Amino acid sequence: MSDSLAESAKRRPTLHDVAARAGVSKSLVSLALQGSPKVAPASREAILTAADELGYRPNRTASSLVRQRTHTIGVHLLDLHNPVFAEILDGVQEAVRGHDYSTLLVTGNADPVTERTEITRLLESRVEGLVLIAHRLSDEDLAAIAREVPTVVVTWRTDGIAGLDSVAGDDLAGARLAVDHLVSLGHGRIAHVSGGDNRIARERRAGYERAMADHGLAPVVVDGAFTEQGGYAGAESAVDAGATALVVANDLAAIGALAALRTRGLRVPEDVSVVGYDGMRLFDSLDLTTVAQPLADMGRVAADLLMERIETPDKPSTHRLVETRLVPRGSSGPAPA
Amino acid sequence: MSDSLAESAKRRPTLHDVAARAGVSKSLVSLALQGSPKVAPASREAILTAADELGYRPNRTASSLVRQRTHTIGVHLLDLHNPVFAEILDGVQEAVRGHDYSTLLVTGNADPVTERTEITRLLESRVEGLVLIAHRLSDEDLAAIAREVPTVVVTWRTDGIAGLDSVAGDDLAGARLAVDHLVSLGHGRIAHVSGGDNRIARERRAGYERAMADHGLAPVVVDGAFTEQGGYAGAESAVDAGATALVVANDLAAIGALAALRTRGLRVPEDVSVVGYDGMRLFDSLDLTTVAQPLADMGRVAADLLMERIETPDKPSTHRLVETRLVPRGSSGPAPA
DNA sequence: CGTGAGGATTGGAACGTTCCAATTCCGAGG
DNA sequence: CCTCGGAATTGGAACGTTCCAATCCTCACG
Repeated sequence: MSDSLAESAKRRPTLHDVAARAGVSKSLVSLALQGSPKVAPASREAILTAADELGYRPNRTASSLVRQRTHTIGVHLLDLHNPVFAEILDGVQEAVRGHDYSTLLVTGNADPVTERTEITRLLESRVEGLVLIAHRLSDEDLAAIAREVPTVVVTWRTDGIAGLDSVAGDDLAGARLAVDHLVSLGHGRIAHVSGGDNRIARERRAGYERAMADHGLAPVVVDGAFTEQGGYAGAESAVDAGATALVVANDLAAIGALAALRTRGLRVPEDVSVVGYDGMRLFDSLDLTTVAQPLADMGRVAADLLMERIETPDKPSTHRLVETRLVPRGSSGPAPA
Repeated sequence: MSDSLAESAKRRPTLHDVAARAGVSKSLVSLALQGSPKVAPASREAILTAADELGYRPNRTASSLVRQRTHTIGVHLLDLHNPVFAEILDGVQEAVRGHDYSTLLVTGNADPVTERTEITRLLESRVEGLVLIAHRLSDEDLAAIAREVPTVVVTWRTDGIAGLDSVAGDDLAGARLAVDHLVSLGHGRIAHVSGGDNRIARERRAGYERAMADHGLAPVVVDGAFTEQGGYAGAESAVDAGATALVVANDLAAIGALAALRTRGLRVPEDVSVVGYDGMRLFDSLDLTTVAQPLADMGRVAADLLMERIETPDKPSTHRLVETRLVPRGSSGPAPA
C-alpha cells in the first residue's frame, strides 16, 4: 500500500521522470541537458525547471556505459604515510582538475599481490589512464597494464616498455650533488645512510658511491630506511664510524638523523653536517640542506603526459627527468678541524 | 577490409565473447564468474579458461548500473598541502580497503563554489557514501547532501543535521591543555598564534581565551595562519609583544614559529616555549610539544561510521569526539626568570 | 493551397552487466 | 518406457543513458 509511496520516495528520478514532468521525450531531455543548440528555448526552459524540481541528477555510470568513456583516471600510490608521495599526488590532482577528470585512488598496499588486485580493480572500473606513484610491479605486469591502458610511472625511469611514460628525478646525479657539496665544505669522512633495499635507495646509494670514488674517498654506507627510525639508527652507526657528514637517503630519514645527533649531544653543522633528499615543501623551514626535486611538478607532469597519451595512444614513450638541485641550508657547514 | 580485424583488436571482450568461446550462454558465464555453486564444474572450467584466454575483464560500470551499487565512496579533502589531512586520508583508505570499496578522491578546491561542483560530480558518479575531510559548505548544503547520500564530516563536530555523522577533536579542550601545560611551567605571558578565520582556528582560539581567563591571565592573540609562514609571522609579533610562551594554532605553523625564533636568536625552550597542535606523526622526531589528535584513527573511524550508515541509513547520528592529549617534548620548558 | 526545407522532436537500439522465470537435461523410481 | 524432480542452462528484460534515423511541424514560397 505505502509501497508505491516508499518507492517513489526512494528511487532517484531519471531522464524519464524529467521527460514526463516536462511533457517531452527523454531524448529531448538528454539533448537539453547536454546544452544542445537544437532544443527550442521554450522546451529547454521547461526541461530545466522540471529537472530542478525533481532534484534530478544525471547518472554517470549509465552515461559512461553508453559513451564508453568514464572520464576517470586511476592513481596508485605506494604509501600515503610518506609525504613525498602526498606532494606528488597533490600535483596530479591539480592537473587532473584542469582536465575534467575524476580520480580513483588506491593506496598503501602492504604486499605486491594486493597491489596487483587493486590495480585490477581500477581497470575493471574502466579508468582511462593510470598513474603509478611508486610501485612494486614486475616489468611484465607493467607491460601488460600499459598494453591495456595509458600508464605513466612516477618516481623512477621506466623505459623499454611500449606505450608507457615515466617521470623521475635523477637520483644518481642527485646523490652526487650532495657529495660534491660536502666535499666542497672540506669533508672527507662522508657516510651514506641508505634507504634500504629498493629501487630508489639503490640508485641514490650508487650515486653516492660513484661520487665518492671520483673524489678518491672511501665510501661508508650504513643501513637505514626511508623513515625517521631508519635515519635515527643510521645516523648513530655513522657517527660511531667516525663520519663528520651524512648523506641521508631522504628528508624523512634526515629528520630522524638530526634527532639522533641531538640526543648524542652533537651539534649540527659544527660537529656533523647532514644533507637530506627530496626537498619536501613541508620541511622548508627546518633548515635542512637537501637535494630537492620538484615533487608537485612531477605529479603535474605525470598527469599531463597521461592526458596526452589518452589523446594519442600511439605516441612514442617519453621519459621525463626532472631537475634535481642542491638547496644549501643550515644543516651543512665546514668540516670540523 | 581490415576493419573487422582492427575492431576485434580494439574492442574489449565482453561476456558475450567469453560465452561464445566457451560454448555457453552469457548468463552462465555471469554465474560462473560470480562463483555460483549451481554451475557444473566442467562448464566452470571451460568458462574460466575462455575468459583467461581472451583477457576478459568484467566491466564495473555495467555491473554498477544494473546492480544499483557502485561500491565506491567519495572523499573530499580540503587541501592535500596540509599533511594533517593526508594522515586522515590515510586512515580512511586503510578502513575502506577492508570493506571492499573504492575511493573517488577530490581535493584542494580554492573556492567553495568549485567545492560544490566537485561534490556534485561525486554524487553523479553515484558514490554510496561521502567523507568530507574539512569543507566550506553551508549547513543547508550539508543537509541536502546528507539527505542524498550517507555522509560523515571529519574535523569538526556537526550536529543537528539528520543522517549525518561526524568525527572531530575537542579543540576547545585541546587548547586548554596547552595553556594549562604552560601555566604549570610557570609561564604567564602566553600568546596565541591564531590559525586565521576558519572554524577550527576560531575554536582553538576560544579554548585558549577561556583557559587564560580561568587562570586570571590576559590573553594575547596575534594573527597567524595554518601554514609555516603564518606561524613565522605570528611568532615575530608575539615575541615583540613580550610573550615567553606560544600556543600555536597547529604544528605546521609551530614549525614556522620555531624558525622565526631561531632567526631572532631566541633559544627554545630557554627563552620561549612553543606548543603546537595536531600531533602529526610526521613531526614526531622534531621535539615539538604538541596537542595530539589521533589523525589516522579519525579517518578510520569516519570510514567505519560511513560503512555503518550505508548498512543502516536510518540509524541516529553519531558524533565522535576523539581523545586529545598533550605530548610534552623539548620545545616547552620552565618560564625564564 | 500544395510543396519542400529545415528545425524540433521522438522512438528505439545499444552499452555490458545481473537476475528472474522458463526451459532443457538427466537419471532414478515406478 | 513414462514420469517426476532437481540440477544445469538459457533467453530476455532491466538498469539509465546516448545518439542515430525517422517523423513531425511550421512556415515561406511558388
